Amino acid sequence: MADATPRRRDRLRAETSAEIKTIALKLLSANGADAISLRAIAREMGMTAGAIYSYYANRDELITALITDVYGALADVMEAAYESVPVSDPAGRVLAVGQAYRQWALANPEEFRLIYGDPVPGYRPPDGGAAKAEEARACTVLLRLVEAGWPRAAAAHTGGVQHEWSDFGPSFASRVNELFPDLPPAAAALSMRTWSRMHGQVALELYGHLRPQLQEPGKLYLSEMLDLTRTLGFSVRGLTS
Amino acid sequence: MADATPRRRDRLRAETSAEIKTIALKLLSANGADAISLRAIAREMGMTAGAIYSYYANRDELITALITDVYGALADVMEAAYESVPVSDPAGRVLAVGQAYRQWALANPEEFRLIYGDPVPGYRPPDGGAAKAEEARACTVLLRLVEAGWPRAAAAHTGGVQHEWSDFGPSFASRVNELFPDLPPAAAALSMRTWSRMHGQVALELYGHLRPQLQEPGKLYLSEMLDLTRTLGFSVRGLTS
DNA sequence: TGTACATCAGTGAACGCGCGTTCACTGATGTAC
DNA sequence: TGTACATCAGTGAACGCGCGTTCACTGATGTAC
Repeated sequence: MADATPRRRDRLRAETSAEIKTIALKLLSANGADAISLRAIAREMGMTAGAIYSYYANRDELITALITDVYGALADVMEAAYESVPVSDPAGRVLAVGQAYRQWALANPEEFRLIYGDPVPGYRPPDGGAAKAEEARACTVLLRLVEAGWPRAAAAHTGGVQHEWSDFGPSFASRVNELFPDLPPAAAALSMRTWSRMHGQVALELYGHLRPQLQEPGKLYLSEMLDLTRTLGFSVRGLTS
Repeated sequence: MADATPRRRDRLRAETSAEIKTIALKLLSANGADAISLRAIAREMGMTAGAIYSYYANRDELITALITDVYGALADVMEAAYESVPVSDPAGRVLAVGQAYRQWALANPEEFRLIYGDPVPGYRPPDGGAAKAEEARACTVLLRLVEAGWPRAAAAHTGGVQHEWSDFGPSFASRVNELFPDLPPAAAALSMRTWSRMHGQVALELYGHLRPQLQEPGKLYLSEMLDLTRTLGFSVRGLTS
């Protein structure tokens, strides 16, 4: 165990590094993205602002870590929702993923804003984003939803617009081809439209554009998701309550 | 003309007041909402920051004026798009309004963010919002789109969810009843879903979540709008190019 | 038309604020013999 | 087990920044007689 002891300091280091992120997320939830300042985090931790530079080179690096974590949390939630419904009920999977997207956003509004709203003032994201990998996981869930109903969905919805692989970014196109060799470009497009339909209503609700006029956004969202399910080629049996 | 001369100072005053807003919007477009600071505006105008207090009581009052203007500009664009297509082509009207929404957002990204993105840091909107009236105009355009195809749209899309007038805010419900006495609550709900479908994809595109993966967001948007047109009860003839 | 007064847009200096970042330092923790 | 040295997390003071807002003032524009 000659190397067990030297790791104590490393462990403390990792814990503090994690605590910085935790506190940053707490400040984010409580007071919005502007509240994520090195000074505020240090204050909350009973430290000096300068001490944080032992863990993150600067503010942007910390924010990058936060964004990556948040993308990961959302992807986890979507994957879990997908898995929670049996293969035999593909329409139920669509509804489950849709509800998961909204529920996560409502439960974590500031996290949602962090990744889908205005960028943090002054923040410059790095070139090689680890967040991209997390985003890809969420994207894959959507592609699975489309895949399950594909031959049927295609028939009803190709009206007019022809999608080609060249409409997509090369790396995205090749990933789809690898994971879903049978899906044509139109299916990839449909997966993005699926995302945008979930996103549109959630974004409007979260930013307060539905509320005064609409008392029950959840009801509206459900009817949108039911319609989406039809678009994806499934006949909806009934409500999941 | 005893009262013509005294108005000169009033006119200059109104002009300066308007120039402040113009410069603020220019700074907004150029550098984002954070760039809207009284000091920056004054700098740009060759004035002192304190001078602005002759025109606006404080920063929040100026921002409120900007937001109202921006809502108004978007409503203008949507109304114009609606009017530009003859009554005989209701599906074309849907597409025109949809395209107008996206084109305006792409041409004025910071304005879009101002009203649909994160609130300006520290800004507290006033209680009686003049912006509400502008927002209502945009909303009315959407209701007109729904109205045109209503009896047909209703048949295909009531699957499961029952909408009641009590699901809506009282002032919204009564306004809809007044302007569109024949429309049921389900139609009001559909108008909001129409908005959210336009909004979802535009928001994702504008915040950079489609771009690397998708080369041609306009194509995806068009296919979404064509599908939306079907949802609204119209059979799509062909592409408007 | 000319003079005395009132209005009020704009000045410039000052206030206190919180921020990111740097840097010489202290002192506890861990290492080598 | 005990001592001498190295590491390195955290301190605290300082830097320069831009911000919103206040305030006593100046000086041009407009008004009343």
